[in-house]
Amino acid sequence: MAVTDEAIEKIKDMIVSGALRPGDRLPKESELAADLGLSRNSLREAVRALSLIRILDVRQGDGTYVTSLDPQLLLEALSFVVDFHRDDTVLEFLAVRRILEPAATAMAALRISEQQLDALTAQLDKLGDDPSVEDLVACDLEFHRGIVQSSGNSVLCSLLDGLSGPTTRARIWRGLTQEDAVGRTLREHRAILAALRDRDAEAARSWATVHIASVEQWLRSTL
Amino acid sequence: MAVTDEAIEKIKDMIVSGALRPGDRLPKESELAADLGLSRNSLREAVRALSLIRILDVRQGDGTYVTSLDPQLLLEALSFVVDFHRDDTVLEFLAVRRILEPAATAMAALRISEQQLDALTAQLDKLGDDPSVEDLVACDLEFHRGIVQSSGNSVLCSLLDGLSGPTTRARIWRGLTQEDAVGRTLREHRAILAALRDRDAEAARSWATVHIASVEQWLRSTL
DNA sequence: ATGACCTGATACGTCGGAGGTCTTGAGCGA
DNA sequence: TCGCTCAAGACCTCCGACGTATCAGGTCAT
Repeated sequence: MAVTDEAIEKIKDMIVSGALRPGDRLPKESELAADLGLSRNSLREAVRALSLIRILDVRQGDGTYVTSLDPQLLLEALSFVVDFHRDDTVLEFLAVRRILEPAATAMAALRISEQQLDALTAQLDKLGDDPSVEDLVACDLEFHRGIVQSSGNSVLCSLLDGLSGPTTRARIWRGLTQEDAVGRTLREHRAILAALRDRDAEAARSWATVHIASVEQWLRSTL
Repeated sequence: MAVTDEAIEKIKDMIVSGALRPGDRLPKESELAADLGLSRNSLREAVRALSLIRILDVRQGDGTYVTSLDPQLLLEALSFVVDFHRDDTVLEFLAVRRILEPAATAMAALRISEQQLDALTAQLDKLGDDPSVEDLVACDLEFHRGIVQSSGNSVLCSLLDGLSGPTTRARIWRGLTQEDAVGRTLREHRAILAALRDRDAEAARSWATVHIASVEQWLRSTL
């Protein structure tokens, strides 16, 4: 195994074992390199790799720190990975979302706050009659994220965020706007919201399922 | 933005845009560094980072290649990330698994092959009366993976694989063996298998839910 | 006394070059 | 034809130097 890979493992072990805790500062590059028995260059490769997936936070002129290691932060790297997938696997991602999102929406029905409901309503109202693709993507993202956040499970939230991140959604919406599906999709958003307001978990789950299934169906017919 | 980060973005763009396809070979380090306008050292940091998350495959003496970009491969990096999470977030991961796994098991009920069923049965039979923790973990992993693979969705499979990877499972089993939960858990495995053999998707879903809920319940009581 | 500003120490960022090691494939001999 | 040798090519590791950003402490004007 290459020295850099060893370094990655050792740093990982230091964190997993608790020797390094979230927020802790690592020894400076030259010292850490000496401790781990490799050159500064090779160590930097290890640090850079861990920083890409948000394990470490490198601040020039200051030092290198362990991040908070929050699920939200770490799963952020997921969207980076998802961006690499080609269209032919979008359906598989959507199928997973179809499993997770209804469950999350049902959970949210029991926990979502009144003010969050009002915020979602206001957000839907804000969208004009002829919104741009960018607006639709942003609105869609915000809407679902707002609901999933109210599920109370940050792992679930981050996962859904990563699975159907901006890129994937943009691809889908770009196609949707070419059809007449925009209106229906927005109406489904309102139906989900109404179910949440009624605290009707099963209705919320079903609407969420319908919502994603309709996108899935459309997508399947065009690929 | 640092030159290394720029390089990461540029390489990512080359792949996403299709200029580099899965399996393609990158220009050699010195050339690519010259093309992107940075030093070889800095480029290596970018390549190393992308190789940690399985976007690139670096082979010493040969060259650097774009991986297959299979969901399975890319989501493998997920387990690396999950390893960093502390015990207090295990419950959230388990909650997500509780959503995904029953759905996957239900899907598998409709698609799993006879020989796969036989293989799972044989595997359960192989486990003796007093298995070690390592055997239990390996068996548990194999059992659930075998089922989820039969769901036919590789993203779902990889995701579950990553979410409840070896580390998480080991932590749980190490605790479980201290109680009398081993026998019950193995019986639940057999019940899931029986439902699959009956092609009874709903029964399979329910048994899977019960199975994970019982682990969840136990875990909640001990944390 | 308080605030802004300057400055030195510190730590990460980038670079170029020098050897080392591994893989591959062409070339050679049995 | 098969197996071996070996040289070219590509990645691996390291070193030393310099650039750049941050922070802490001191200085000076208010």
